[in-house]
Amino acid sequence: MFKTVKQNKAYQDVVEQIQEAIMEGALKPGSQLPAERELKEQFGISRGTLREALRVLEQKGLIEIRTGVAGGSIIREINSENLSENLGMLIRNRSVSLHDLAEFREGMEGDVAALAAQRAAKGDLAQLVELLGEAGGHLKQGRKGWDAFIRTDEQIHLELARMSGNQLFIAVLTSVYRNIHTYYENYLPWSKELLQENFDDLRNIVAAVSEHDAEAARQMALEHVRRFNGYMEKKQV
Amino acid sequence: MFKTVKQNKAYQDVVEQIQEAIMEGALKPGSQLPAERELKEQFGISRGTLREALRVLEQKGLIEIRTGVAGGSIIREINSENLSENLGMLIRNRSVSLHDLAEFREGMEGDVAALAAQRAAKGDLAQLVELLGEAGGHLKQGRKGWDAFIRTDEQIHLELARMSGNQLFIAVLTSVYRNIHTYYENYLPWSKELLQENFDDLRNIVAAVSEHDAEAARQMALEHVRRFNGYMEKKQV
DNA sequence: TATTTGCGAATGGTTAGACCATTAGTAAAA
DNA sequence: TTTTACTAATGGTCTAACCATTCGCAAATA
Repeated sequence: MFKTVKQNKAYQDVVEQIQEAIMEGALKPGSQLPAERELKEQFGISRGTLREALRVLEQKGLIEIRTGVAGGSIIREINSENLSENLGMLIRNRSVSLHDLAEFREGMEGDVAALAAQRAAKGDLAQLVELLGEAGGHLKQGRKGWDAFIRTDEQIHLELARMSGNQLFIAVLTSVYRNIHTYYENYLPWSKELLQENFDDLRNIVAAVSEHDAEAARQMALEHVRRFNGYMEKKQV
Repeated sequence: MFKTVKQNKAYQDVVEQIQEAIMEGALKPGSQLPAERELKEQFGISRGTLREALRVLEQKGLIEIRTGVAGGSIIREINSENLSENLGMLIRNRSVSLHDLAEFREGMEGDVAALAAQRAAKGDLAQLVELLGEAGGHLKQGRKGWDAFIRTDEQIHLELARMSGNQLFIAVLTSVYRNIHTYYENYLPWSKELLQENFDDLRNIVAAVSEHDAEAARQMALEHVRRFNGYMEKKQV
């Protein structure tokens, strides 16, 4: 009938108060909290307890702590870094398998490509074409350009996400890319043919996006990811 | 030419060491760290600094700290709670809009339904049918059953995610659902007709899944989410 | 005058030692 | 056998001091 009374620790109380102030906009990004020795007075706690609270807020990505005079706790812009870190832990922990990750990407990349095709502006397309050119350049350098090629490949995918205009797709896909490298390095059977095929895929996707053909872009992206994943899973066995 | 030397704080060093031990499996979920007063000796730091490190690990969801004799820091199973919290902050902060969230759901739910249809086992289907029955029951209770209906609706969606067998879909969709309520409450034009329509959708999705018709399930789920979002966005304006 | 050097002060980082609060187990009392 | 009370171990908090880093200003220097 009754719920257990939640016995808040002092530091938790501080965390909640500051977090709430940030969420409600009372504390704006860029602004600064008072110095620890003053804050502890305002909260009526010891410095150690206050610091535990600040550490939690820092880990949450809500504040950044700088040393030195004029240092202190600065309110940060809310971002998706933590999302990446958490996703990374899930992946490293093998709660999320390569297969899971691959399957997830298939759906996401298709959606993203379709949205990008619908919404592409001229500037976006120019950026895509430039990245495509870069990727082609890396490919011509032979083996020593492979790493750079893969990085540019990723940039193209992220640019598509950016073009989708959806912050959630951007955040989640960014997280996926930050964490997929483990698998590239271990499971991808690197070869000139594979990268060339990859490059052709990218060209096709960009072409479909340029023509605002959402369904073609979706299909291209999906097949691209699916084939790529197929190679990795084959090597894994 | 050179990179700035990273001057690790003492507590960061402790965090990294313990986190690494957990990730590598040297510390297993359920096992316990030594007491603070002993740990501080092992690391050669003061108790305050150690506690800052433990607070960070706690916030990361890696350990749980219990008081009392036989208490201490217990290694936790890695889960997606933090993912939810981060997503929640992004949403509350309006970095992620209702529209973003809706668009994201459309793609995800379609994929999930398709996967569930492919992989549904008999036990899964029985569970789905039972949940469907529950939902129908709530609906018959009239207005006072609406809340319960929405909760069951969610359970059905999450059950589909579970059936997909993909941990990533499960984690991300769970996070989405934990945070979408804000919008339901504010933007959904509650009515008997809407909930009935919703219920019919669910029945269709479950039917498609039962027949292992992946594409039908995908289409049903997509349209279901899209219509639902349409209602919310209409009211929002 | 312009530049470099060095110092002072404010801020976070760390330490030490003490005491309070919570809890599991055990011994004593009923 | 059950209840009660105590004990000890553990995390939670406090105080007070000192160390480390950084910015700005003043003095020394070119």
